[in-house]
Amino acid sequence: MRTAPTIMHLDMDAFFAAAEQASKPSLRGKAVVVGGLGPRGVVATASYEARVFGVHSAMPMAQARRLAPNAAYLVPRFGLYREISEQVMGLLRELSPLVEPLSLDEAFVDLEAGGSAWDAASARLAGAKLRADIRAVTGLTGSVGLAASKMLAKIGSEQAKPDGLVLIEPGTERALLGPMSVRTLPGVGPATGDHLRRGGITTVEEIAEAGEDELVRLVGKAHGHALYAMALAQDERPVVAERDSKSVSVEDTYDVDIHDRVRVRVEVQRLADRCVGRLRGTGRSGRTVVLKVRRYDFSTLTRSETLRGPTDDPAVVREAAARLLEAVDTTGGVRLLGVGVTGLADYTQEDLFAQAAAAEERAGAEKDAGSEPVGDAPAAGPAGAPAEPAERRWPAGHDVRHAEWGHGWVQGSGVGRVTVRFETPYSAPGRVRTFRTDDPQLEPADPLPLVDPAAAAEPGPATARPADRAADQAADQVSPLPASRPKSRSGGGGEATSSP
DNA sequence: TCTGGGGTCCTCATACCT
DNA sequence: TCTGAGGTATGAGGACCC
Repeated sequence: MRTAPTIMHLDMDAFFAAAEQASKPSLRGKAVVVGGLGPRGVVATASYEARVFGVHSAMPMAQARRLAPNAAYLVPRFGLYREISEQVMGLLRELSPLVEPLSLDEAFVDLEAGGSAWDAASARLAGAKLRADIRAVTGLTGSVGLAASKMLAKIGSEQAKPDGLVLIEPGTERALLGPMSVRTLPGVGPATGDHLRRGGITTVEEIAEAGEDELVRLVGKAHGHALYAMALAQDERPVVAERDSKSVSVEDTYDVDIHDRVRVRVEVQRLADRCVGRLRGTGRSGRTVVLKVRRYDFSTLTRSETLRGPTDDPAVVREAAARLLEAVDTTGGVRLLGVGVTGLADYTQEDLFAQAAAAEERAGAEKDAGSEPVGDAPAAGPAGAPAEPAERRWPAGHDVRHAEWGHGWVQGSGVGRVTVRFETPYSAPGRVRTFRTDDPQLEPADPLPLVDPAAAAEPGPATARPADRAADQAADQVSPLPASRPKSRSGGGGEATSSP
């Protein structure tokens, strides 16, 4: 275990919602909920203003709407989030080559390995500067945890939220963890939490007191050992850059359960194609094809088949998925279908024997099955499908450009109308106008950068790096506590050191 | 109230081989 | 030849994470 708090965990605050607020001036300070807007959607992120109403991630969207009927409801724009994420990861890589992204909005950084920190003071300085840089470059806020291990750095950033920094001094870990709920520890979810509670264990301290054997008895071998070590604040996991993914999958939940077996087959073929598209995008191939079916009653089953060798051939994956589907009873209806590939390899070695066998099977299948079209269905949907509804063509929150009114975003659409608010990240809150969904002057547009490039380049030479200005601010902020706290939420803001 | 999408890891059962 | 032990691959399911 290292002795200095030089592992950093960065967590962007309410990332998707904050990005939308930065991009849409009229939503700043308002309740914003990002997630699936269909009848079976769930909340991906809620802004802090929406959380006041009890809205939180993974909540069914219908419930969120009841709790916060006046919030803005938007579909996620992963393209925008990815761009912002890359900017943030770029800033992290300036601190160290050892950056381990966990998702678009979270990462670990080994500051010591990058030479950017070696003790508590330098780590705190690096954290403060990073937070200032993130704000300057993206206009968003992130929370930073600093500790001697990954687990504690993550707990630190959680405590720091929103918009803060917490450094956990080595030596204080066990006293800090002791009274916390077992649910604080990574890997303890509802099920494990329940197991532990039934064993009379609700706090981290009680895990440590129970002993390793008792834990293994309660939650199994691997989990028990890991949990016991974490309760003692022992976590030697290194920060690992560049993890290879181990599987690729796509899945769709349907607004209405599918009962028609033919339609189920068509959907599985489509998912297989999409899956292979993604697989090829990563330049890899896979050996095991997995079919996932969630039935009308939410029971989920998976079926898998391992091929002779890795493939990225859409026909091979389609056929494997179709074979797997034949073994699944879908009477009663399915609400979700998914196709995935695991056992990924970097090479696309198509086993000649397997290929020949597949071709043979294909020939046989075509003779038997007759008319079923295997070719690509038109992207717009199956033949005879109704025209796309307006909500799909003009998704809530997406950017648009109007020939006359300029840049804006879709506030809502339906019954042949689309409502647009005309504003940009750098403008004042804008006006709202409504158009026909087929208005030729209206077209989809790319998101604009959240920080005005013109304004950012303004002072000094064109190459002036926001980081430099941020560094000055950071130096002011480092100690003692910052003079002012942005945002309204109390608790957790600013910078702090845990001291039991 | 009614539960997304994309992943990782672990456990258990079974089959097969030595 | 039969039986059992142990290793490895495979398949299914569940818990967890963001």
